[in-house]
Amino acid sequence: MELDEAKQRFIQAWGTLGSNWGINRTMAQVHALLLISAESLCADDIMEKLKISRGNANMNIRALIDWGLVFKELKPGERREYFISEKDMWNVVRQIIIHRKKKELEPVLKVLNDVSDIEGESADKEAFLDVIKDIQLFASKADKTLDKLVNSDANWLMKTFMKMM
Amino acid sequence: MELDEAKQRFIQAWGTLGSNWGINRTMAQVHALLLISAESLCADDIMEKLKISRGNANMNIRALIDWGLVFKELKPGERREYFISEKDMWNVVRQIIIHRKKKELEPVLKVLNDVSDIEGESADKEAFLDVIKDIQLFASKADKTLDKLVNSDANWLMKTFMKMM
DNA sequence: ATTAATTTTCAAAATTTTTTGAAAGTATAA
DNA sequence: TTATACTTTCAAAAAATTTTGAAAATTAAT
Repeated sequence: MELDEAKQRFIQAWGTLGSNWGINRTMAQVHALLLISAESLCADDIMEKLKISRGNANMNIRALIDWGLVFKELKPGERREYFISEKDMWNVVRQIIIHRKKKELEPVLKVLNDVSDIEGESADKEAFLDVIKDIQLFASKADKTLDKLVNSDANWLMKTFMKMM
Repeated sequence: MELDEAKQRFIQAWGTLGSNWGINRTMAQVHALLLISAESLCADDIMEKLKISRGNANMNIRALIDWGLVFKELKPGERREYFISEKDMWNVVRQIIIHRKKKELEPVLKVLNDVSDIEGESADKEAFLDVIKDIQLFASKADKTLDKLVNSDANWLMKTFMKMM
């Protein structure tokens, strides 16, 4: 395979993966493009390489900066902004975990907690609470494990992976 | 909170969680409804409780059966089909992992492998391959860890969680 | 202060995903 | 066989999400 074709394929695959995981396809593609670009790119570069509009490029670049996956690079004497991506894959994974955990896991923990406090006494209530408790057990274990994960270093992660295998 | 309100809140939360994770909101809601129903429900029950159409109910029940999260229950002397959900949360998590891994992780592993085979020699190529290798390392570790996970029992999972914490 | 370069915003358009509901299909009973 | 009860399908409608592009805002240079 040619290098350019390989790059193209990678960008597409990363986009598909992203959209399956609730991350906007274009956002994932911009990320992929920056990951495999030796040089930092400006908005126009990204627009051209991904064939997307200025607004789209701008919005997704900003989202990536929000997620801590992309950084601005100001070139001396240059007016326009250039962008580089976080290259350390462990940091990439970590940032994604932090964001998704906050957006998705934490609200669920809150709901599970809220719905645990029910009035009255009935077999129905007890059965419901049993299910909720069970889910809570999983959810809070996952929550704590992810906390540990994001606060650990790459080495710890790898060791844990190893231990699990 | 009243039991009915709690159930409603739980169903909504489960739906939101699902849709954030690439699982259709209604599918997740049907799942939630069945999880907290003491009795098995028929299509009409589900349509009524979730205020959805017959087609929608049917499709999502079917999908849940596909995912191994819901089972048909045939009542003797009754013509219509009733449905119950997998109640063991560990089995629920396991089935979801199996499905998502197959649908999302495995295709990415294939692409990473495909794009690793590039013609020519250049610094550019080497830089690209470095990034791909790095991602491959993470992806294959995740793949193997998930395999181990789905093939293990609930007890092992809990122990691993414990160890990690 | 004016101009020029660049970034940001956001309403409208395009696209994608989900839902509906009626028709077709299937299975059971009479 | 015919009627009845129920399930499945799928094209069209509705809803949600993403993208566009031009105008507004910002920033820096002259």
